[in-house]
Amino acid sequence: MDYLQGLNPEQKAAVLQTEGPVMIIAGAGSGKTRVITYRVAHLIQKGVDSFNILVLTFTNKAAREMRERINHLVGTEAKNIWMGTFHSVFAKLLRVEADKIGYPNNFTIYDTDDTKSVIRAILKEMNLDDKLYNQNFVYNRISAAKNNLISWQEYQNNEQIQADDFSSGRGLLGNIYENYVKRCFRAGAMDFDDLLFKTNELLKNHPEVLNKYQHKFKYLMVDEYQDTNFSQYLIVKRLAAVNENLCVVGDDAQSIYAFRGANIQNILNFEKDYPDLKVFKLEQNYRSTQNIVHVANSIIANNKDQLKKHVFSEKENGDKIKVMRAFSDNEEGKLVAEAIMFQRTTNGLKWHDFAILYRTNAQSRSMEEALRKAGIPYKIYGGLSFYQRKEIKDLIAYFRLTFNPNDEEALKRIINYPKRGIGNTTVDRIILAADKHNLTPFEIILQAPHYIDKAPASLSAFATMIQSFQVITKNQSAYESALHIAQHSGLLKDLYEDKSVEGLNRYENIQELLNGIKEFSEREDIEEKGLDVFMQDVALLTNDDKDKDPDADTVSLMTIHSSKGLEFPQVHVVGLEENLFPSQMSLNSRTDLEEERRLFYVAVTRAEHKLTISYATSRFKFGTLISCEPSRFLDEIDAQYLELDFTAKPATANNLSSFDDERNAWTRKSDTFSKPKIPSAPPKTTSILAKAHVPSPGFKPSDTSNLQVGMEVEHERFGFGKVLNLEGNKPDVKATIFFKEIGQKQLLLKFAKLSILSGNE
DNA sequence: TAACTAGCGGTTTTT
DNA sequence: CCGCTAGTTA
Repeated sequence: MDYLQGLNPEQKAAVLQTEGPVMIIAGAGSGKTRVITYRVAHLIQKGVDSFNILVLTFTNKAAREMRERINHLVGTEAKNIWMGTFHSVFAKLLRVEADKIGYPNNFTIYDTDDTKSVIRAILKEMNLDDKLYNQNFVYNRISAAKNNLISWQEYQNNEQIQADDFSSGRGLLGNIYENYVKRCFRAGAMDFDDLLFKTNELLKNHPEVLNKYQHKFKYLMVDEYQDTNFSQYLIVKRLAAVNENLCVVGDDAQSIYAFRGANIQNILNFEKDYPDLKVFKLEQNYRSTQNIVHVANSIIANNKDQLKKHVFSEKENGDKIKVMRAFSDNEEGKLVAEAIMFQRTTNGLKWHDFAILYRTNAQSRSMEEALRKAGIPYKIYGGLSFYQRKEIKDLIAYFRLTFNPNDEEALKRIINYPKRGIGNTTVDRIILAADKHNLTPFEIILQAPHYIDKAPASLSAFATMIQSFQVITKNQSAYESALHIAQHSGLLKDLYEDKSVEGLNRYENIQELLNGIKEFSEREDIEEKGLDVFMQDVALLTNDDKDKDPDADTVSLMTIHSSKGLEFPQVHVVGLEENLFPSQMSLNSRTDLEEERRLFYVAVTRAEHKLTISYATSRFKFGTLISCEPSRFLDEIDAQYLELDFTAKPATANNLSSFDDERNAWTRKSDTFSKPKIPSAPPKTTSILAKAHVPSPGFKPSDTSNLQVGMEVEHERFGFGKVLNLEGNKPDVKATIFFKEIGQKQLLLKFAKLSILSGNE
């Protein structure tokens, strides 16, 4: 029982209360993960079979980390725990039970792109105005319906919903919903929301299945309960109904996913569902300095909807929270980069002690640029994940189609990639015939000459190819199958022939995917290692599941949403401006605004020792400069904890980085501040000038194998420049070089003729 | 059918 | 500003 030693009394009580309904309200930095992992360890220690434990998390990363920590505590005892995201756990369950709800066990999981593509196709077929029936609007509407467990039939029969839709001129939404559901069903596909919706359907309509899992999952724990939606809530409630050994953990102050259907009421009303529950409040923050906690508290105090709690810290007061003002987004980046440089050298920190958090992904650009110019290594989290890259999705679409030929989105994606002479008209005819004969598109293709006029011969060749893949995957390992498909589909060749930097990158990404599959083939801890097994979870994998080098010493850049659960010694929260943070979309309702405020709370509470907040008074948006007001959130912070730093000077002419923006700023929007005098800009040099560069006498390309960031180089055409960044492996190292005459360029070292002029200082 | 271009809309967050 | 789509042309 020595593992209980390190817990405070409240944490310990929460760990020991293993029976009955339990709610743990865990303030930011209060050791929540610790309590969950110890609680699971404690259950196992008490003799509970890990086979009977279910732990639901919100991200794959959280699940993985938790599993590691539990393994650390109790070793292999924990191996049978079902632990993962709602989506992955119930996808796994549905794979077993799918036939009961009429789905094939090898159903495809449609990601958001697939989903939207289906919607686009339906809108087009129904000939609807795509302004009125905006793709995203329709998607959100359907998603919201599913998350509230409203089927398309109920949607169409609900008077309130119908009245709403009609009054907004969108009376056909119910029909779109119906078509969408039927189309997915025909394709043997479920979208993200279906994984939960269908689980509910299964548990509701099949008592024997419900009973089976109720008795399997004797102990349930749900992390980040404040972020669950109605659909998730009901699954948990159903599963826990027999034993009621349900422990939910969360923090209402950190609920930031209402926009995708999360219902904060689930945690606020938990008491009503389980009147005899035990509540534990973890209020001591072990992460942050007192100043940071004070600031966080003063922010959240502005919200009306919240559970009462008093988060406090017993650490040192720490620095006040610095607020920096910049004149443009680019300058904000520069200030942040300088601050990081300064802090690192002054306090002997590592790059990975710093994080830059922003509201929207678009803000990363100005930060990146500034860091690159300053020579600061960084890593962006989120954004496009590995599995969302075009080339990866292309290859995976081949896999998908192989295992589920009815997968229409996969089919459409690759039927003419690489080019094989099956154009859009042919595809449209196939879909039309499929609708008409009530068959799947692939079934039409198999009998193409029978169903459509002028069916190109390439159609049957395509079908034969997919069928040959089906044979291969039955008999060969995941890796051999994947390689075979990559080669024989022509995809590998197509990418190989593209010699551009991007093309090379794509080729490498495919190699990387194949390597990943190879590793999977060679794993010893699982029995089923076919490509089909590998494929099952791919749609659910995201960004952080493919982190190549998690230990690299780099500054972290990410959205505030993806920073949840993380902590850093020093944190910069940037872009504190009206219409950006809080987002413009949130200004219409109190609840939306409160969610933004909770988001700010999350951002602030990521910091351990030092927190810096910044805003810009002008910023680029869609290519044009707009002026910005400081965020209302800044006014809400108790000023005694703040230290204002408005020393930043507008950029001057010799500061190339923000020069152009500043110039535009003064000519377009001139009222906001006193204008500094800026000499007129020199004409911007272009690549035409670059060709005019005459190499120095005796110019000779150097061996670049030891090229380092920071070195000065000469290129025979681009002139003199400085190396800003190096990425990629051995023969394909890509260098980012800032050339004095033409600006930044990316070059492949094995092709570029560079002469090294100076080393690193 | 493929390749090119003009024009448009998007930036809130993720499983 | 960028990337995507639809529409045009070869």
